[in-house]
Order: sequence, then structure tokens, then C-alpha cells
Amino acid sequence: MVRPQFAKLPAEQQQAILQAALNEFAAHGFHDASLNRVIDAAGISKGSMYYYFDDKADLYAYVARTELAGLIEQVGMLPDLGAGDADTFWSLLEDYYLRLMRALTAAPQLAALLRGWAAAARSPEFQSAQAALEQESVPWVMLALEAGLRVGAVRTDVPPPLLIAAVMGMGEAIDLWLVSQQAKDEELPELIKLVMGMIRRAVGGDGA
Amino acid sequence: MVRPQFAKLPAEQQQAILQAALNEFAAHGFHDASLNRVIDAAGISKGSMYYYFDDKADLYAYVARTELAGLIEQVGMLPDLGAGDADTFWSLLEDYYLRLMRALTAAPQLAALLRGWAAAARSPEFQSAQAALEQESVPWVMLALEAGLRVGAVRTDVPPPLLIAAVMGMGEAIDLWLVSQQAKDEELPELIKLVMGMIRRAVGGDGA
DNA sequence: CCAAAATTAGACCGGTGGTCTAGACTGGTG
DNA sequence: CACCAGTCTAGACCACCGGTCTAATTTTGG
Repeated sequence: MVRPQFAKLPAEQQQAILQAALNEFAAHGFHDASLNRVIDAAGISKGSMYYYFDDKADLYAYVARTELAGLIEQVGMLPDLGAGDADTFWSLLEDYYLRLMRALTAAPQLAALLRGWAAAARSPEFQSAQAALEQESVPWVMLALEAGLRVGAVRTDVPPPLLIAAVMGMGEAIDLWLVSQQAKDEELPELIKLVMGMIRRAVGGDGA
Repeated sequence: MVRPQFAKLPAEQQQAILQAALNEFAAHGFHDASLNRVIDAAGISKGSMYYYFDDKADLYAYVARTELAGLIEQVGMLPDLGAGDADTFWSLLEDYYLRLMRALTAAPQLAALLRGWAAAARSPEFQSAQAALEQESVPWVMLALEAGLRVGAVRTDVPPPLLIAAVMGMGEAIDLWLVSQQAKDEELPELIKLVMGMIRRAVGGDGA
């Protein structure tokens, strides 16, 4: 976990480190990113870096968490999905997804970071960072799933973990494809609609 | 590409190298596997290794290709999917998938290898090996998709690349989940049925 | 039999993530 | 002021990585 000493740093130096790390991780992914380059770019020494962070994964987790928090702040919280009926559920989800993708195409470095995250997730040294980030994202997915089950928007004949695995995998691959497409902004809603339609067909309740 | 010199080696030494590499790659994935350990385990020198193979990715590709060939030999070729109707298409695919998964649970090292492949696919140094292997697997998927379109088993309102991305992503995630489940052999058919059902709902034609 | 070619051994290279020590700075106390 | 404990920094150092290279050895063929 990031050391408390880091928080005491002047804001500008925190920014310098964070920016250097973001640049490096976004450009090279987790594994191929070089801590030495980050250190040079940030203008600090190795000793200091390891005084602020446990290790490479810790730095990555910190950067990802910080940037993610910024994204969520920008996009807003996920609305309450459990209020209406199944159609509302899916339409709310689609809206939110669209907003997320819009924000991500506006922040390509963060998008690259998340892509790299998916790629690096299976890797022993990354496990600790993985666990930390998952504790923030998985409950999120669980809540959505629960809400979906409650309003009958999600099928009940498949074990929930399998549903989650399927949706996450599909989502990851599709995100990758969407980003690689560099779809124009006006095509995005149509594509998202297709995508959510596929997900809904796969995991949606009987009526859909 | 693997050098012709390798083929001239006594079969037992080829086996030793292949086995050492398989052990290492299956245990640690592509990135975290150590060529030095492979060399030690195989009892050859670095010079020889680089005399037989271009680089690490080349060795990986060779191992994967060889093991994969063994798997396909065991499971048999994919049957002709374009002969019957949509239901036949999906049922043939389900059968084949089930046989594949059975063979994979019987060969856990190969399963680990393929899992690691997916994880390492995005990585600059892996690109060459990736390209070589994809030229064998992608046409395979394309053919299946084409057959599916022909018999009306696959929806036509989604761009094919998006379909492929979705199915591959879903498949990858689900495979991972199935393996992690260590499902008993008698549960497997039921799970596969659920899985193929999800895929069919997502990408299947109107009637299904 | 010997030269040329094929093959092997392993030192070596620049790089990696991570550790460690020597010292610079700081604030508090006699 | 002097001293000192605690905090922080610089960068040498470590083991290891994938990959290169050269010198020696073995095999081949005329």
C-alpha cells in the first residue's frame, strides 16, 4: 500500500510522479513499463520511490485508483438500477455505459491504463494490486447483478459467478474492439446499443 | 521461426527441451517464464537454445503449436458446420466444445499454456509468435462464423469483427471460469450447455 | 588427413525490479 | 549553541532477465 509519506509531499511533486507513472504505464502496460524511466521522468531517486511505494504493482495500483476516481467523479455514480422494471434497468445501464465510453475516449491514457490492467491481471506480482482494486470494482458489479435479479432483468438459471465471468469477458473484449475502432462520436450510441443488446440477450431474463 | 537444426536433433533431446519449456511456460506463463530455467532443465546451453530458436516467443510458439496439434489430433477436426440448419450448427458446436474441454481438463499443462497465451497476447515481443499462431486459429473462427451465417445460425445485424470479439472474449472468460471450477466430469455437459446457450442468445440469428 | 562447416559452451551486455547503506536534512532538547 | 534521534534521499549494488558473440569443439566431406 502507498506509504503515508507520499501524501505529505508537495502537491506538484505528487503530480510529477503520478504523471510520469501514468505516461509510462499507459504507453507500455504494466509489465513492460520501466520503473527506472518513471524515476527519471519524475526527477526523483530510486530510494525515494521505494520510500513512497512498496513496489511497482503498488505504484500501478495507486495510479489506477487515482485516475479511476477522477473518471468516476466526472461520469457520476451509477444510478439506482433496482428501482424500475427490466427495461429501465437495461436502459440505465446502456446510458451509463455510453457515458463511460465517452469519458474514456476523451482520456486515452486512462483507457490505455485500463486495457493494460486487464492484460496484466494474471501475474503473480500483480496479485496484491489486483486484490486491492477488485475490492472496489467487484462489489460494484455484484450490486448491479443483484439489482438486475431483483427487477427480473437477469436470468436466474445460470450461476451468478458464471454470469459475471461472461459479462466481464465480453465487456473487456468489446471495450478493446470499440477503442481500436476509434469510432466517431456519433456512431458510438449505435454501437453501444448493439453491444448492450448482445449482453442483454446473453444474460437477460426470460422476457428479453 | 524454429530452426531446421532442431528437427535434426535426436528425438529424446527434442522431447527434453519441449518438456522443459512446457513445464516452465505452463507454470509461469509467457512473461514470467525464465529461459535460463528452461535451459538448465533441458540440460543444454544458451548457445544451443538460440541456435534452435529465434527467441523466447519462438520457443513458446513452437511448444504451443506442437501441443495444440496433439490436442486436435486427439479431439478430431471440427465437423462441417455449414451442412444442416441453425440448430444443427449450434448442436455440433456444443458437442465439439464439450470434447475440447474434456481433453483440456485431461491435459492441465496445455490448458495452462493456452490460458497464458491469452494473457500474453498483448505484448510487443509476443507479436510475432502471436501472428504465427493466429494464422492457424483465426481462419478457423472465420470459417465457423461464415458457416453460421450461411445456415442462418448467426445474426446479421452486428459487424462480424464485433461478433468475433464478443464470442472470443466471452469464451476466454468462461474457459477460465470452467477450469477454476474444476467441475466434475458429469457436470460438464450441463455447464457447456448453459455456456453455449448464452453465446447463442448473444450472437444467434433471429429465431434463437 | 585435414580443412571447412556445423554445433556448443558460457562469458558478456544492457537492462530489469528491488535492497541497502551512507549521509543530508530536520526539529527538539539540554 | 551543540547534540542527537528520526526522517528522508541518492545512487551503488544485487541477482536475474533475454539476447549476443566469440572461441573452442565436434562433425563432415573431399
